[in-house]
Amino acid sequence: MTDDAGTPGGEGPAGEGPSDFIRDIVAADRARGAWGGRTATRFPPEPNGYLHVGHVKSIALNFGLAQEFGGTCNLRLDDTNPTKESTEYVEAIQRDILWLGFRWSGEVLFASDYFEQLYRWAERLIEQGDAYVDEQSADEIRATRGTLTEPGTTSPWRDRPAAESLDLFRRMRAGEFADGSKVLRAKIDMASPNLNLRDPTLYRIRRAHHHRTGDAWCIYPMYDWAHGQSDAIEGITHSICTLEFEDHRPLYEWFLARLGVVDGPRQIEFARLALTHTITSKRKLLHLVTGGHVSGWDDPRMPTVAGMRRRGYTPAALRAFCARIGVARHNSTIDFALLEHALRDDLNRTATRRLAVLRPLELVVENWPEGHTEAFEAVNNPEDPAAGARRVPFGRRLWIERDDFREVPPKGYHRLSPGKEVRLRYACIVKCTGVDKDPATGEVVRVRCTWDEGSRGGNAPDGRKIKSTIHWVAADHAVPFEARLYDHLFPEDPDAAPEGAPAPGGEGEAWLARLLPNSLEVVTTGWAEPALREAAAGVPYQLERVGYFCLDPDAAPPDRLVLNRTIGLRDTWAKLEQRQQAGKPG
RNA sequence: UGCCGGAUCGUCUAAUGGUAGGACGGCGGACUCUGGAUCCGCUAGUCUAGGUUCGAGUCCUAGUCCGGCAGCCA
Repeated sequence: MTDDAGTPGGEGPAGEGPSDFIRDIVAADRARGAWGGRTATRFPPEPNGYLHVGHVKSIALNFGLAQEFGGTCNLRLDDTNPTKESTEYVEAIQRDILWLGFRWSGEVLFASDYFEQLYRWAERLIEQGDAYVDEQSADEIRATRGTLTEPGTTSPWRDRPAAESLDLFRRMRAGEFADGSKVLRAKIDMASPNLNLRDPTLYRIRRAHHHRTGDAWCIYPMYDWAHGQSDAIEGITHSICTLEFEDHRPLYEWFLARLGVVDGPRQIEFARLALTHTITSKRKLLHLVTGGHVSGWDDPRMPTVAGMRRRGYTPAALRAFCARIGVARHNSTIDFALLEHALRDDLNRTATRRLAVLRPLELVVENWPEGHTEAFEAVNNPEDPAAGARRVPFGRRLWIERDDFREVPPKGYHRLSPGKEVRLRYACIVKCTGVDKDPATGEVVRVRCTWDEGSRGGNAPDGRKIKSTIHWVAADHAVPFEARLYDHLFPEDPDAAPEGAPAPGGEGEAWLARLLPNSLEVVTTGWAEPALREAAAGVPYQLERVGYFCLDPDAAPPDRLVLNRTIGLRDTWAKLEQRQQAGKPG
């Protein structure tokens, strides 16, 4: 199921592939001989949700760097807040990274592995006079932090003797104090223009069961304290994170300096991924899940790795996408079309072709003998001769796509209509001889045609050009299936208030109101060729002229076939027709 | 009125003082047993104003605009 961890998209240091400012930095560091020529990165997710497409960018960067430079990349779960984290997430994260085709160096690591070391270092900070136990409440600490333009004020406990702080800190660990009653703070500068340096909190008391350490601890380190030191413990050279941590870098470096870490890691920030038509906020994604707006973290409409996997996205497409978007230091929003391009590009090369009809219309071949079945050869993938061919049964009664017949064809319509010829893919050329209508509604219920007996296999005996080739399924051999068609969960910019609806004051979860109503359409009328009965999980299919599909886990072959539409084919005609209609006065 | 960071075709991204290039999108065409794929072409950009320089997207100065920061979240 998982494919090779081969080199994704870019070449990096070799030179010919895409590069970016981070690869440049790493290359320069290596050229300088820094860190003894080592390159060590890490991917440090917090296990408080599933990985999404934004993480994929970070994964591709960190693991990619290690691959390209012959370095290492650790997987470290940043599990310092037990109230939000769980083993379910820990496991999902590993599964997703492996599926993407990356392998971490050594064992899976956890920030919680370092709790004891972190604690000892904190005691050292206290002894050095670089940290103190503060007994102010959270509210008081907030109130005395100052504002963006005004300095904060110092805590009354700031200058207590180190021995007293040390004693208190040990008793904090021992569980002598109530949650929230005390914290350990770094003693830096309450007047710093960088708020992160205004005596940041290092430890808080939280009696919460940790998914790994259980009840061993009642104090937990904060991100700033845990992260850099974890990097240092692991010998990370380049600690890559997103732009919002830029202001934390001075703090990151301050801790390292106070602990006397030489040759410590270097923090480098890059712009997180933003995509049109979607959200990449774990908080919001969690809200979609818990609020029942989607079926779960792996809902195929979700931008999560699990969702994309279920939807039929491929690891190769995701990696190619990451190589394409680059890495930079300024915020940007990638057009979703770029992801779709990468997806189609991969799927076109790899997907197994099949014939299936979503919305059937009966087609009767009047000069085909009743009860006679013949099989035509159809190639499995025109992009890949090695994929071979199969035989598809053909009969007098067929299903064709409703869209492929028009009683009154619009301008430029090349498909079937009365008196017109069309090729049935891989089978033969047919000419429409008439239609049967429901006398009550006037609706076309059946299309009649005759086939050109010289066109067996689909080739015109006289070499005449046939404008259109359509797909079909023999009714007597058709396999029913359910198709789930997905569309964007959100409009282009989920955070933009729609025209004429300005958000007054605080708008709470306004983005939720922007959830699109028709992101899921279930079509239960599908008929597929028999070969689809053997559809396998994790294999991409192209239903010719319809789109790319994959088997959904809800399917229970051979009795119940459920196909997810990964993405449609480019549809030039639909675009043309839309434009024609829009152009008409009305 | 604080600090940090950023600004190149519609979007993303190169050009590291020397011809502003690529990708996606859009538009047009060729080809085609998928109106798919493929191929070809077109479209379109250096935030502004000064300065340095033979030469500036790149360096300097001053602006403008955008993003981040006031969790005992990460």
